[in-house]
Amino acid sequence: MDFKALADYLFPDVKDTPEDIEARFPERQLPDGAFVTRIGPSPTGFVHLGNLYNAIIGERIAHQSQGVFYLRIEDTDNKREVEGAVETVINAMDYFGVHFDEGATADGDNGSYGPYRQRQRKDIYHVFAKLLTERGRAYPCFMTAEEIEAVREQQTANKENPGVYGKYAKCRDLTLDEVKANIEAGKEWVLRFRGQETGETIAVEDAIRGKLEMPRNNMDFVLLKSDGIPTYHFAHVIDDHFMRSTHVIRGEEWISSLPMHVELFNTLGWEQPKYCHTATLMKIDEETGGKRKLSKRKDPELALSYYQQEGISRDAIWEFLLTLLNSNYEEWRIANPETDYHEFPYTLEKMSVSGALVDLDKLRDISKNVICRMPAQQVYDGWLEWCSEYDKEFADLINKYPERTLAALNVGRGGAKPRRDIETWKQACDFMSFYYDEKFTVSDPMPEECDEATVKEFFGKYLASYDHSDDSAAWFDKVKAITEEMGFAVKPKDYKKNPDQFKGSIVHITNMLRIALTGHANAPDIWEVSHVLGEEITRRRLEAFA
RNA sequence: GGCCCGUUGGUCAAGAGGUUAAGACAUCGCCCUUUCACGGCGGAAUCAUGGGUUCAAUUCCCGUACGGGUCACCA
Repeated sequence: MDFKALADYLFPDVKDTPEDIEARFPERQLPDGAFVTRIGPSPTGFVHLGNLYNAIIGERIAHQSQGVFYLRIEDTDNKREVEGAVETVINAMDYFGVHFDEGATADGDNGSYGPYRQRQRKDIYHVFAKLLTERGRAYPCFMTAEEIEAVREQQTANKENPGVYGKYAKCRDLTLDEVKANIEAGKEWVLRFRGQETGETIAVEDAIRGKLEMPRNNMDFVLLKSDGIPTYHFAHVIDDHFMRSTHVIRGEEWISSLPMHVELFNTLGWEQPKYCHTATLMKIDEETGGKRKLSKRKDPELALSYYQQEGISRDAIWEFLLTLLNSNYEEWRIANPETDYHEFPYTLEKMSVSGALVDLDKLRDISKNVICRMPAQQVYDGWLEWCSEYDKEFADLINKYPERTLAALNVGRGGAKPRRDIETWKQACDFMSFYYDEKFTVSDPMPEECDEATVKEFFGKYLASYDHSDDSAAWFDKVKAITEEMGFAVKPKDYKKNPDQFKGSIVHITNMLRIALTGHANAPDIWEVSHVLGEEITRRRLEAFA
């Protein structure tokens, strides 16, 4: 077989030589030890947590080492492509604060190692498809899906490994004339790699998992699909070589195709990047109680858009992912409460290899801590930004009462022990609703110690003595006086000791006030709230009970 | 089924051949407190399993179980 003639026949349009391509994408000039990483999402319109998880790793190790982090769109599957999906990816990454140094942008490319969309790199792939064909390491295959299926059935029946390899690769040894005849007859073909059955094993040093050992590839896997577009395997090897990636960060589902990638790097004579295979994100299945992979269909929390809709701030999701990624992150955060998380020294060695469970409770807790550390203005901005997108009605309220909102956000903020009332932007709309008459409702019942007559009596007395200009201490003295007058215990302990001697305690009195004023049993300090609301609203709300 | 990866409390997890097996979330109790929070203190709770190696194994080795991945012209 004249492989050169075959290659020329199959790839008549290829003009560039491998050397031309090498020259086009020179080694990057970067400081020693700089990492070049990337994410390579496929544009399906669905961006999931795992994409962010891997993106954060790549972003961190690249930027910590003065390296490069880029975005490559892996659009080799035209069947799955969704309109506008590239923008979806870019927007989601941007929302969560992941910034690329180069790569695909909404309307083109940024950087000199492109194109960054695989479909646009066809000519590059074909140079190496031709090269492999010339060397006899790749050949055209005309097997139909039905033929391959039949082979698989036979193999399964014989308890052999399924696949196209060895004697099952029936197009391996076609003559040039046979190939020509098939193509002229209009038969579709793919380009397959010619695998070798050697019985050897390969070993790869994974930067996260350590040594991975597995059998050497013996499969005649597909390099180019019938439309001339490469499969992931071929594209990965070419792209990460020419985009000069130093580290390939991807999910552990790729471990089993490692032998193919190693084989390609070796036959092309290229140095392998370091592989970093990350653990799959898991969750507890509510029905079975078992641990399982997050699923696109059943688990809304897999989609990044879920976190956007829930109003999880970008800092919270970062801190959450960072705690999953590097177990020492939490300790670092406790030791450095004010430091930006970008300062955290991230390491691949600290990565967990087993599948982490996505714990939404933990996320909420982290989110609370993140928000309670922010100055009021930052909370205001973040919340308003979210509302503008997801709760327009609330955004209008914030814009209508900017000063009151800011004052409200300041209640209990700052100091060594700030309040942690706000979990997410969405939850903030709930929690803060009582500051706006438009949203105010009384949802919690009055304490059971206070019957209707008591409630009426209390609010009557309270309003009679109410002076909005009282300071906090003067205000509370009046509350105490009324409490005593009504036969309630001023000290909760007294009531606890002798419940028979009192109608209740000051706890119940202040609860009444809080509920009348805010509608909830759980709300910040009464005096502060009433001063944010102002005298008119305060009186009006209390009068409703007098 | 073949190949591969994994398994420390409910969850995230640190950890080393000999430890009272860290810490965080959740949970429970107590304390502080005018309320709501915050905070403080404390409790309960973990090395999947069998066999080796060893004076000693949760830690090293082998098997088993369980979970996960993969075996496409999908990535």
